[in-house]
Amino acid sequence: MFVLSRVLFCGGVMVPERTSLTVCQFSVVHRLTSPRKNSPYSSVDSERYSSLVKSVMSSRISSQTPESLQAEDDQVYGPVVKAQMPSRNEPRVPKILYSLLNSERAIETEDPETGPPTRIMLNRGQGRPFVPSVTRILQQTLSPEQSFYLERWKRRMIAELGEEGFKAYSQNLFKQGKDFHAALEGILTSAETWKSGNLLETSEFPPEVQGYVQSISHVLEDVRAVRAIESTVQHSALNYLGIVDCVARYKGVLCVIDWKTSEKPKPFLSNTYDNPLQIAAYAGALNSDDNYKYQVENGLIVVAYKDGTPAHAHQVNAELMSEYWKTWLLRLEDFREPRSSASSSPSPEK
DNA sequence: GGATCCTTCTTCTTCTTC
Repeated sequence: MFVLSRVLFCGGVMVPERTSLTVCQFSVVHRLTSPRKNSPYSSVDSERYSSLVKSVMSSRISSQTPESLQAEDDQVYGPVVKAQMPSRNEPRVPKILYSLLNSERAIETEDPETGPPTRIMLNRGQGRPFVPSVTRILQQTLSPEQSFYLERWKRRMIAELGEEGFKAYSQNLFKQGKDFHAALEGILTSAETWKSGNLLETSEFPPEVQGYVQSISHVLEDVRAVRAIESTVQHSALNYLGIVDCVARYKGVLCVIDWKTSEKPKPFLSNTYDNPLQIAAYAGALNSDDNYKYQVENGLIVVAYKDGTPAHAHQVNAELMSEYWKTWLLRLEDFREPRSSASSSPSPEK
């Protein structure tokens, strides 16, 4: 590559390295795919130039040495500044690797005949010890990068909409999410309305959620055996709680399901930020909670769109779930013992 | 009745060219 750049330069053509690489690759491919007879050298009078070729090829000492090339580089580009390599720390491991699964519970392959979905209301009565929630823990343990981008986004939005405008915008986003969840509760509770054969009649829903319901209709076709809806789960040992959106079978697999609304498309799981951690946290809590007799090791994040565009359904299989569970345990550790690194977050632009 | 809780969302470089 290095030499090629020079050759191109010496030929009087300044070509950026990346471009010259492409040229190089192209020429190699071209040479390999083209018949030899088309070689531009085939018409060269080799007899005439044989002495020149011999003299070049027989030269024992190249005019260019690594040292001369280095000196030339230093003159043209300046001294090499080596980038600071990121420190290769060992990946963090939770201090206590608490299990996601409950060894006393079997993984069900078939569903027992059950009544309506479980729905355990949150009960934070007076005198009960405070138990932090999944949302609170995730919010308070955001990485410096996450905090930075969120804060920057907020500043930009306020600059555009004003304080009051931004407040109204945020409230509207929350309202859409809440309305969508309310509609889903109705759909999932009255199972007959969406079981196979019965198409969802979106016009039955309030206009503001019709698009979202349309968006998830293809996902609902694969949802069966709803076991829990908007139900509180609390981890018996790790002492945190949350409210799980839904537990049901998706394509035959028992899952913790999280329904989301989004303005932006989220075609990849990585677009959902901490959502996978959220469902891992719920799954672990449910698996240890005595109010539930089964356990879940898979998850599903469904991102619905207001304009009715088909929702993205991101499956989190058991293997992925156990990875997210470990990360969740780290966030839980950070929540209980905040680390000083969080204070080193860069400040957003003004 | 009022206060609080959980959840509802929000982030990922940026520009040019075709």
